[in-house]
Amino acid sequence: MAKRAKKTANPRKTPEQDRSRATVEAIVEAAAHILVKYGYDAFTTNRVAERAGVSIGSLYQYFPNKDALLSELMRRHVAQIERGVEEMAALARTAPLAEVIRTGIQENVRSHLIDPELHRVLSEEVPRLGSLDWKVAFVARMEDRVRGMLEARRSETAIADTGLAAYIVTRTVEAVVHNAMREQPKALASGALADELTRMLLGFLTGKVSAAARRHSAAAE
Amino acid sequence: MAKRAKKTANPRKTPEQDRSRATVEAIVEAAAHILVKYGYDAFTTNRVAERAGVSIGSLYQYFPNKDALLSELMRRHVAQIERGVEEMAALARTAPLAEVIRTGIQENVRSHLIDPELHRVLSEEVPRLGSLDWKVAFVARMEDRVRGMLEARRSETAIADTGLAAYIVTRTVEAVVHNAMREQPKALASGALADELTRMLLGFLTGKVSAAARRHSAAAE
DNA sequence: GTATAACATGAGCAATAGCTCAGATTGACC
DNA sequence: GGTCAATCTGAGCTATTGCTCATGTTATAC
Repeated sequence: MAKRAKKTANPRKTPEQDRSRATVEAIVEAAAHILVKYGYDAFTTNRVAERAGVSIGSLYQYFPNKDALLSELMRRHVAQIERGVEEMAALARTAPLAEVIRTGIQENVRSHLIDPELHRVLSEEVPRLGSLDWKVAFVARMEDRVRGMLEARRSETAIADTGLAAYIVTRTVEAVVHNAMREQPKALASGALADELTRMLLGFLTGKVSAAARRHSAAAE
Repeated sequence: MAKRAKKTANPRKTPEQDRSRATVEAIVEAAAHILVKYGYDAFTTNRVAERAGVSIGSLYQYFPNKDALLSELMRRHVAQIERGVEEMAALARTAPLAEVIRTGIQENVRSHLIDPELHRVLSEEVPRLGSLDWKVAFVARMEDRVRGMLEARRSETAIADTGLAAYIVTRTVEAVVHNAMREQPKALASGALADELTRMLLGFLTGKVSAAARRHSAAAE
């Protein structure tokens, strides 16, 4: 490994002609391809450039260092995820709590399905860039939203510490769904996992047990 | 980075004299120290040897490669964790469900307190060794125990799919506690987080809302 | 005291990775 | 068709790291 350049590098040239824009696209696509198919160990700038059909020099004309390329990948991935979140936020104001929870979980599932393997590599294999990696920041924003919702719905819920409850709910959804992608693909696909999760969280937040969430399981006794 | 040796390496010499046993200890301690204090990037065999006050050649006399040294660190850490789990398993057969859940959570907290920083580095920074890393294996064993308990307590619970419920419960506890170590140290230390988690899981498993878990919160309305 | 095995040493090899730079090529505009 | 900037090229520099091996030192057995 050569010396790692300073973390916050000066931005490089911005592409102006179509030719160079195509180069940048090729590099980003190649980067994703290498990460997904061969993992972070194989993710070297030389290899990315080769796969992109571009010289290593070109890569460094648009990305000041390796981390900048990774950041761009993350930025694009997060942008795709965020798109769907806004719609959900609107729903959250009117719909019944059970539905809000259900939708939140489905939204989380959807975000894992955009590019599952890239998502996994970015959050598990890639070393943390700085102290705030992209996922931490994203989950923190979700936590804020959830807390706001809980506060707006105080009458429906049985929660004293909304901050703590929001924390537990967001980490739970994220962790269970994220791991289930690999470990419980069937329960995820069938909706059984989302059903159970919804039931758990609804009970937690309302202090009541509801049958509303049982959209799926025909099992029960 | 030099070529990475084959993954499963032939075992090296086992120390026979006190002198060499001390060498091995010094190496392992130095390894943990470097990992905890400077992170995985600084974890090079040369640096570990230097910190241990031992030549690089000695290190390779007892550890066939870098991964073997990491494995030994993990092995020791897991051994410390496992010790407390057995006691809990005994309790799980007789105690009320609420208490079993509470104890399980506390046990998980304890496992994160043995060497918090080492725990974090081993599970977040260190690249996965093989497809089964130590923590996945550990959590999988916990999942088995929980499922067994749920099946033995069918009368107390309202769970159709014990496998799915055990899955959700174990990932939830592990993820929430693990993240809370950094993100919610106060709520963890006060017990408030454990209270809320217990309430959530108990409600989930029994289908009833219990006040039993409210050992801590004097807040509630 | 000597032979043998256990143990320790550290210079340096081989591989590899991030990144630079001097120069070639291409395109836009007149 | 000439000019200048944008773009592209890739050999190779610099640095680092995992690990070996020839050689030296210490303990044990007799």
